[in-house]
Amino acid sequence: MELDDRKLKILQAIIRTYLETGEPVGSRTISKYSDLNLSSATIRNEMSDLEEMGYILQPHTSAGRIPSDKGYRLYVDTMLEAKEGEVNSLREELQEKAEKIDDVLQQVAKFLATNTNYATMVSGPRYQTKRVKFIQITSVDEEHLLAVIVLDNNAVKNQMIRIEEPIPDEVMVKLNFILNTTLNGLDVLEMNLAVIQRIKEQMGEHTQVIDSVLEVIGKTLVDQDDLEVYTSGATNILRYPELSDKSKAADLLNAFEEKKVIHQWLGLPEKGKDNDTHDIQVYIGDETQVDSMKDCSMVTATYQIQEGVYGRIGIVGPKRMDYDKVVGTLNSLMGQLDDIFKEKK
Amino acid sequence: MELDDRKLKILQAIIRTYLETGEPVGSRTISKYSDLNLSSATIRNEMSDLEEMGYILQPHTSAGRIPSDKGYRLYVDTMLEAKEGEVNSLREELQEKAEKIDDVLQQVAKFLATNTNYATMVSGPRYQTKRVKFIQITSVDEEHLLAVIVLDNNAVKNQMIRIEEPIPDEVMVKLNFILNTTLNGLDVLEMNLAVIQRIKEQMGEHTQVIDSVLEVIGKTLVDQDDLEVYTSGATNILRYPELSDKSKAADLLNAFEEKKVIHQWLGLPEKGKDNDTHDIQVYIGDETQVDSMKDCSMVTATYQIQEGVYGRIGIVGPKRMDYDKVVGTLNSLMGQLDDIFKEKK
DNA sequence: GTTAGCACTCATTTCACTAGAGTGCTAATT
DNA sequence: AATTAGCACTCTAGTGAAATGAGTGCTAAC
Repeated sequence: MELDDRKLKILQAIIRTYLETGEPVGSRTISKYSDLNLSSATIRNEMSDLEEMGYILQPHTSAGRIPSDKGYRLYVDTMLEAKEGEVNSLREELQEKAEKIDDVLQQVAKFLATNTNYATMVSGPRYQTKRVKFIQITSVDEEHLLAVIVLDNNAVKNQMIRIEEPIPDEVMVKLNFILNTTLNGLDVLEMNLAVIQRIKEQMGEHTQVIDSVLEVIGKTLVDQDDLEVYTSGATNILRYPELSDKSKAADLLNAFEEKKVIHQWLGLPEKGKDNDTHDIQVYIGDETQVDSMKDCSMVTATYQIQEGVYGRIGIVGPKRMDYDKVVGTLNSLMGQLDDIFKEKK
Repeated sequence: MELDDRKLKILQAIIRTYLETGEPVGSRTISKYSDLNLSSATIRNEMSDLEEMGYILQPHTSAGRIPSDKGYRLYVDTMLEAKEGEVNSLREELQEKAEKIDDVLQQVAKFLATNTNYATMVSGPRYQTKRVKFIQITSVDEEHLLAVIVLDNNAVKNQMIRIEEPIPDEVMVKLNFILNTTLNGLDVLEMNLAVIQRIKEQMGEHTQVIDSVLEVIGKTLVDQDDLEVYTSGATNILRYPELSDKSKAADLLNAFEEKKVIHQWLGLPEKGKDNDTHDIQVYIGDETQVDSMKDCSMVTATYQIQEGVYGRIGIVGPKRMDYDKVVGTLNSLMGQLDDIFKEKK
């Protein structure tokens, strides 16, 4: 059987109505509230066909129809067009508070959550390169050194180091010099035993401090992977009866508390994507590959902070989420984000 | 009417039974499952008295009794004794990961949530003194300076400063010297115009950089107030039918997403408290002063990281929360925390 | 090809009814 | 005087039958 134009229109109407009401849609409703001018009987016939083709389902014999995953998929694939607008308000808000990327991302999560009424998560940027750009060790007081490490993405990490006895100034100067000349531009993998040995040889004494410092550096670089996640509006899940069933909702909400889980959900951005497309993906039901989301849909997008530095945004809602609006909002937002990050750079 | 020993025992029995079951408790239940050896009729009479005195309520005419806020209050006040134990497992876990106070607090929240099955929140430490201990400005590359500020509680803040043109090394040295000698030991209030003027005079040129630097310092010191909050187990709220009513639960859960709200809930620790008592407080229903918590109870405690640096822990659950266990766990935990922070120091 | 009409299905609502838990009161018992 | 047994009464939760109504599928007419 072929999916002709009329069937497509009916399917659209069914899905749109269902998105609004969340109730199974009957033939009469479509007959009345669409501009197709067909009787309910005709609609019924077509619906019957659509069901046979797998685009819609009947929850039970004498109920209306609801879209199947396949139906949603078709809807998303064919009927989506990016829309601009509505996001401008965010822009100004963002720029005021946009001092730290952390804040921006948290704001983005919140903005999306309040605007879409779905649950939102944003994964912090993953820096694909993590090389040391600058190291400075300073003595703060008799017992503490402060190690400040700037990475080549301008992220700054710092860590206190406790020492047994004060280190003379001239040793500090020497230490800093050696560290910077030796480690500059290296990533964690390149800091092997040979490099460490070379540093120790140059320092002569005070090798104990070197050990501490290197340990801190190592931790700092690896720690980078311990990515942040920003979420907002998790409780929006409770808005949708089909998800707010106790055990399901608890599962989902729990997962929202676990950064690891969210990272797993969001996955990694695909590299090598075109810069302009924000790689917006829609996962419906089982497509999410996450069991507790089998009654949900998730829309994800990839944002880019600078060349090679990506993060992801995810919006989770019921299957009947307003894909059109979500994708539109995301698309528009991504444009704004690009601008903001460009300016910051 | 007087609350004699028998009435007290019956009240205890009612509350304990209600804590277990969450259902109204009838006279027969108490008669059977308490060692008072009284018939249900006698219990009924006593219950009637207890109700008159305001310690228990009847949800409707022919239902059993449930404790009133006043009843809970009495229970909490009279029947509570600190218990040790059960918390030892946390200790080891904590010490492994206890590199940063952030992590410790997040762990604490999680530990409490999983162990009590209630929602938990921990407010980050409030440093009552925020004086500059050490400042260092370094040039990272042609366009960026890095300001690192160490406060007298050893918290480290850093901020990139964008500059138009490179600053010569000797100027940097001078700048650092001036900043450290002038600002050391000052708090944000003491950095008034006179101080700023003095710095500028000493620097002579490059006053523009000074402005940026001071702005950063100001922000950093004030920013301190923007306290962190760690939460865990918010979804435990859904476990308790009396709270999991849609709109109530949504209210509560939403609040858990807002750091500000949580701070308000937790309030500030009372200063000048004895070090040993952890100032454990129990708020029942309206006592929380928070509307969305009127069906909840909250137990709070104050922890101390070092002299003058306090934070708070709160546990939110249904009114029929197991006060005994919660307070016991908290008490024990606080002891452990004290030890850990002492060691770190 | 489209539509009207009708019998049929099934979830949901409504209502009356019952069982059971619990109370309050009174009178009997200790 | 305190305790208990007994009983009438109240109220909720649960059950099942009947009514409701949205919706379908099929057939025959247009």
